[in-house]
Amino acid sequence: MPSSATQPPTPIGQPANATAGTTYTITELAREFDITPRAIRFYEDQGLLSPDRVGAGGRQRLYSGRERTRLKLTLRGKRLGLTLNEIREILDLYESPRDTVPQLERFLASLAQHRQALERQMEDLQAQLAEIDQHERQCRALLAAAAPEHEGAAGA
Amino acid sequence: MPSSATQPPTPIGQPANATAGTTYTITELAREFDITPRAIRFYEDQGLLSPDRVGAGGRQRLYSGRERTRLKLTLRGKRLGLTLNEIREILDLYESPRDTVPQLERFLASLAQHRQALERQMEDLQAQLAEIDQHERQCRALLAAAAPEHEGAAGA
DNA sequence: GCGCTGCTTGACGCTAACGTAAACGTCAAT
DNA sequence: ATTGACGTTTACGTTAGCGTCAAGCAGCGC
Repeated sequence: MPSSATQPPTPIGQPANATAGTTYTITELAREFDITPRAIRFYEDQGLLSPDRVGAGGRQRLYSGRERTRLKLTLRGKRLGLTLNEIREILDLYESPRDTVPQLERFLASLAQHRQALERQMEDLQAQLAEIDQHERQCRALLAAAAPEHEGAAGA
Repeated sequence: MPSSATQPPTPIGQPANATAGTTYTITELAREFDITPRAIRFYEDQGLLSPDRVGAGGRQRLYSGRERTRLKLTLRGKRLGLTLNEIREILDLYESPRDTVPQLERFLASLAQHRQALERQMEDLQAQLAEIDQHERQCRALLAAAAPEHEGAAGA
């Protein structure tokens, strides 16, 4: 039975039933996202994940689709240069109670904060990309000027 | 004498002459970019900066406009989540010899590498921004539904 | 029962990126 | 000459984010 690399479906020992959606072991998630189980447990220590426990004495971790999503968001945050603390704040924010009006307003304020940070990063990104474009164009021009003898058209 | 916060012009002890362009002391740069002198010296240790030395025994650092630019690029790289090593590689790359054709080609290859990394980051950024938009819209909808009694129009 | 594999919890180690403190030089003003 | 303000080196301390053992439990096939 070939296991799908991107969507491991088998819960753990059961064939394909269970009550809820798909679940994952720690090594499955580790393989899927190309990180170590150690890293995943560390994220749990930092409050980024809270998997269910299963087996004798509830030793073994079992991750739901929701936990998988949190991990995915965590890794995306890391790629954006956020610290684990910042990521935890964002994750907590997204799951904070939003029942009352003041809660909603604070939520909006936090969202605006994050948006601002992201937009600043966007500017940095675009600036960096612009510089690369700049260098690349200049470089191609140099190449074209250095070796035009190989082509069949264009000259001095 | 009010010193300009964004463009400190006075070299150090001279009024406004010197042979080259504007120069900066370490504390001037530190204030301008809101970092500590310690950080700037650390970047130098890591090979990101190489300021001129001036004064008795050449003890004191003096930064040219070019060094200031390198520092600026360094900080931008940091905001993008790059390590100092990665930043140094990029800076070195931008000042590497590009005389021969193979050099130019390797340069182009490196540029393509960096561009790819940046474009991936761009995707992450846009995804994150999209999620914020999503949450914000939903949040505003909730607010509108929770307190329509304050408005003068619209109702069930 | 026995070893294999996979998962678990410590606990210590390690790199990156500075912070912080000590101890000294120096230039200008007093 | 002394006092600051600023700058310097050296060195140890700190935080984040895991890596790397070490030692043990739990099913599973034989």
